[in-house]
Amino acid sequence: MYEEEITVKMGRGKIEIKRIENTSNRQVTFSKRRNGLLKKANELAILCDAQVGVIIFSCTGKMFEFCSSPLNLRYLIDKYQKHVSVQGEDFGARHQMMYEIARMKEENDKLELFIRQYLGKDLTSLTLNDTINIEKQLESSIEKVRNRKEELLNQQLSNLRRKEHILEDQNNYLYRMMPDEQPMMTVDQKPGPSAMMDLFGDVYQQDGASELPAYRLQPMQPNLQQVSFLSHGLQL
Amino acid sequence: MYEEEITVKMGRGKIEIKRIENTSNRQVTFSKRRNGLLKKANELAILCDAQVGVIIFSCTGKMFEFCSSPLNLRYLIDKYQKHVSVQGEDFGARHQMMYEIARMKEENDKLELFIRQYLGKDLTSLTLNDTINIEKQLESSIEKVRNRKEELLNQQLSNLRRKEHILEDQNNYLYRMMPDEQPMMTVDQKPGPSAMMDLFGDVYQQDGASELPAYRLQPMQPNLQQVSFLSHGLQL
DNA sequence: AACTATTTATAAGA
DNA sequence: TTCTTATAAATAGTT
Repeated sequence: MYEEEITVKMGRGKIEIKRIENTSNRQVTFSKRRNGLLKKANELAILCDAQVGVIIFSCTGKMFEFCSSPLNLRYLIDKYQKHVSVQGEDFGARHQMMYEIARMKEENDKLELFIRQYLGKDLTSLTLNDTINIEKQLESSIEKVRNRKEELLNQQLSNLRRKEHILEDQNNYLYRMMPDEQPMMTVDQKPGPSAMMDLFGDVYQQDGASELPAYRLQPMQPNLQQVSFLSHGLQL
Repeated sequence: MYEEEITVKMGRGKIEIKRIENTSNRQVTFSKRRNGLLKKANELAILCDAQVGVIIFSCTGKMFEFCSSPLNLRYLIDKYQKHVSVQGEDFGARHQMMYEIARMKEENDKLELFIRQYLGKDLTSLTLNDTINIEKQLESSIEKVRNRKEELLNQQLSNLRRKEHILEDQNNYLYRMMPDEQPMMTVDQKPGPSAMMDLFGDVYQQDGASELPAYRLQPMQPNLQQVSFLSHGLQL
């Protein structure tokens, strides 16, 4: 009996402070020591009249908390953040954010009003001088926009002209190369677009410009079709 | 000797868990137990692979903290707040704010770009169609602004005409009332402005209109001065 | 969850 | 504050 007891109850020795690998063992220890920690925290708070907060997340994601009564942890955290924020960096961040939002809202409203007035809405609150200034600004704007439009149009026009010349040269060359007895090439039999694209190079830069009129093996005829849709629809 | 030791080394018995009244005693205990708590927290974190944070404020206001490495307490608090916020009430508010700020910044940038383009700046990135649309919008805007300007001008013109008529009538009336032998009234002797204001009523609505030309007791002369500064400076 | 040998924490004293 | 040490409390390993 004595021998049994001595043999059975072996030492419950020290443990090294490092992660417990055995999962169930770890969980048991977690439960025990967690309770111990919270109890100690509570005792410290009561005995020494201190404010103590403890947050614990288990490795499985469960949360446990303690906070000395009558505070709640939220309050203690606020106090902590106030304490550690050197330059309003964290606690003040909230205020800063609110300020930032208010500032942007104001800025936004200003911009929107500006736009509305420059679009010709909300004019009733304006004085005569205001309307005159806006008119001047609009005149200047429209001039600049028209200049830019002209620029773009000229660019596209010159692109078209280059394209036209290249096509004409090509047509002439192909026409001359063709034996007289062969029939005309039809649209279905034209070479793939990639081969032709290489000839044009950077001509294909404007969005509408990729829509080429079907080319034909005909020598030297002014391309009336191109000229007409340039002067009408501005579809390029 | 034996007796002394026994007598001297009295029991280091239990203590009740309640506030320690003796101040120095309390401080010593605080120091000891605080270290104990932090040590326990650290052990729990390591042994059980948990995330542990501890915040302690002594009753004198000193702060102590512990957080299991490699986290910092700030992060753990964020995690805590995320965990306890039921309906984004605290942590979510922060995110919402950040989102709001980002959204407004974007909105602001858009508005600013819009304005710049409608003022004729930053046009290089625009396509031909863009410029055409902006031109149309500007034409429409300028028309509206011109209409409004016209409206204001007409309003001020008619106000001036009413004012002119009232002044003429008044002058005529006063002229007729005046005994022939009395000298002309000088500017210094004119009645106070409030009395005159009443006669004009709502004529005094435009900002520049409160600047009346000095009136004189002269019958029926077209007020050339007013007409000239209307057609020139638009100063009303 | 309960037990208990052992380790650890700590109250009181110096 | 720190050290010491008797004692209380926590807990590791076991049932």
